[in-house]
Amino acid sequence: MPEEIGFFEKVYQVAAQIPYGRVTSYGTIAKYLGTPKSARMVGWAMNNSHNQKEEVPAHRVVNRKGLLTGKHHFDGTNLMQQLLESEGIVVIDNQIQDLDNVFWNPSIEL
DNA sequence: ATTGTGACGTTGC
DNA sequence: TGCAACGCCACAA
Repeated sequence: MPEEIGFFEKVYQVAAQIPYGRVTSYGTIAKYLGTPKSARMVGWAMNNSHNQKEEVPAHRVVNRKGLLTGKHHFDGTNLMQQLLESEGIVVIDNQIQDLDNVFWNPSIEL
């Protein structure tokens, strides 16, 4: 019997494929899944990502502006920023610098 | 079925 | 990418 892959699981699959040192946006993932307007759902999926056994690199997913909007959901306040900086991404004031340089587009690179 | 919601996006100013 | 408002879709109760 085929596993029923829902929207949420699709998000996890894509997020898990984000390369090291790269980031993407919710809307980009949503668009890749075929629902460009359900960007919010992507974020909500991330909220449930902790339900997934496999850890989803949610810290690599940011909003369109490269702002770490979801850092509030992490354990610490600057944990998300630290994780991104650990991957070589420059983050200042919860905002990713050189966003175009580290941005990952699944429609192109995947 | 209806309602609420949300880690967004786009448009307008 | 300053700020305000609307829309939008999928999922949970």
